Amino acid sequence: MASGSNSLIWFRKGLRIHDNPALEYAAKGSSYLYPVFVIDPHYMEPDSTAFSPGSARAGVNRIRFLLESLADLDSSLRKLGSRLLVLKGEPGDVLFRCLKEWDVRRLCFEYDTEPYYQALDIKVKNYASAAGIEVFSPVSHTLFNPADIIQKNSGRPPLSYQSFLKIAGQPSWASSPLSTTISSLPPIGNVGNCGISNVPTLQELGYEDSGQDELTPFRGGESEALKRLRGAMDEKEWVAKFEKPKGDPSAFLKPATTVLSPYLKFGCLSSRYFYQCIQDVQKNVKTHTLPPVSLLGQLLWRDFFYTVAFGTPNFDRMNGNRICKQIPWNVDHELVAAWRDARTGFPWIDAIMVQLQKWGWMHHLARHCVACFLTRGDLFIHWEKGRDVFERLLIDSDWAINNGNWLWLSCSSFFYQYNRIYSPITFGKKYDPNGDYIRHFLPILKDMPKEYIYEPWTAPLSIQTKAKCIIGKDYPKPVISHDTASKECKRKLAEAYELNKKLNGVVSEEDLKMLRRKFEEDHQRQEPQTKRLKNKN
DNA sequence: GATGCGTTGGGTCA
DNA sequence: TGACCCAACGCATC
Repeated sequence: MASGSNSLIWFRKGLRIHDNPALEYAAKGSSYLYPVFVIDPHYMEPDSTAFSPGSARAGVNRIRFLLESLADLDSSLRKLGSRLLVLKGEPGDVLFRCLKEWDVRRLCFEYDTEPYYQALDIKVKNYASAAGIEVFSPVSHTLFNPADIIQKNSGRPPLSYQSFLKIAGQPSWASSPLSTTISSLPPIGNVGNCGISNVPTLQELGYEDSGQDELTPFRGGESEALKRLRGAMDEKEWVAKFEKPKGDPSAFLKPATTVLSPYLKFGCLSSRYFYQCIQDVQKNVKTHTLPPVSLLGQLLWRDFFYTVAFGTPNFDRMNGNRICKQIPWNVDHELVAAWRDARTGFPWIDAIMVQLQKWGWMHHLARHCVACFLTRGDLFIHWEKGRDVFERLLIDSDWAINNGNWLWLSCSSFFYQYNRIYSPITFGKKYDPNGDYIRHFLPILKDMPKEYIYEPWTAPLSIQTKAKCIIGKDYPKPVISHDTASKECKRKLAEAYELNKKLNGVVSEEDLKMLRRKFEEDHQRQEPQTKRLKNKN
């Protein structure tokens, strides 16, 4: 490209100045640089028909987090002599109009492996190629290029963490020097009539002021990400000794993890920079934990899921997904709604779901508990239903990681030990015997004695009255009995696995229907027995 | 076919 | 808190 022409940096993820290869390249030798973010109304504008405040696709917490990230990016760009140009509309159409109007000769954007961007980016690249526009689209969201790893493994993504590590080898890109620190940016040219606006506020997008009584405590943006990162890295012992499974899911005043996931999701934090910071800490301590449980191991998990997701057609579905066990999950909208709206009657489960709604974030093990409960542990509901709720409400919801974890927790892929079920009663109790977490997120139970707080339906009526919480009136009775439901789930999964084995994974809709019918008949037979037991109690 | 392994279960016992 | 058993899966490797 001739020096002195116009460049456009298209921000999607990668909402940062530091270690941003696309931005660095876009700035190099350009007379004018147009930093663009396109607001897709479908993603950002209020939808009153959704089950929670937010747009059709995202809860209000994540929309706010994104707006804060954009405002921070805009402020950083301004310090470098530029600004963020915000446009509205279908991203492809908006971009084509800008490229033409501004006579852009160089288009830069971070490579994205999600199906949505894969489809969009093909259109964009075709347009650019026809118009003679140079495109630079580096892989900088992850430590590895998923395509490289899949190629190294003869075209198929590795399906276990250990095999992923073996194939991936040393992350050479992640260890390479960061992008040059940018001290100034080329000016913005004449923007003409492209409908540029500032970063909108939530109110400007049409959201009510008092949509929720408690919004997420996590602020979006690169500045906040770097502050959080520094805070975490200052605690060298903590970083070195980090062991994911040992974290306390009930810790909410000071979460047991870094809470950097939402910043990685939007690219407010460079995964390469994070990786190098952890390595620096590890170099300077005597001993440290190792993947998969170490902090570095968590970043590699992220790459693992990105790689499998990229290399697996229909990764976000059961049907047509070759790595997903075909299971005849229950269809029960009432139960899904009870789970989603924190009305299962299990305080540990409901408190986690309230934290999800209010904060858009909860500890990894807490996510495990509610996902296991919804799917293979108790309710036997389709993992896609839970995935949808997480995808909407989490501020860190990430297509590859969210779907990967739901596949994992539902024993549909990666992990198959379906007899290992998280107890909705005893698991949380181990960490928080007093039930402070429950008391915080479910204040209706705040006066329930700790002996009953994980199973309030067992409290004598006198205790319930004293605690001002009558079970069945002020707080729901449990939707199922964990003992019987979890046993039934195990039986069902054993049968579903057998069917998958017998048919070599090629299970038709009809096969699933038949098995589902059998499950219903089995359940009918069990029911009278269960009722008798209940009457006895 | 046997064997070993897999990020993080529950329960009991010392 | 850790060691051990329970019950037991799929998958990779040999």
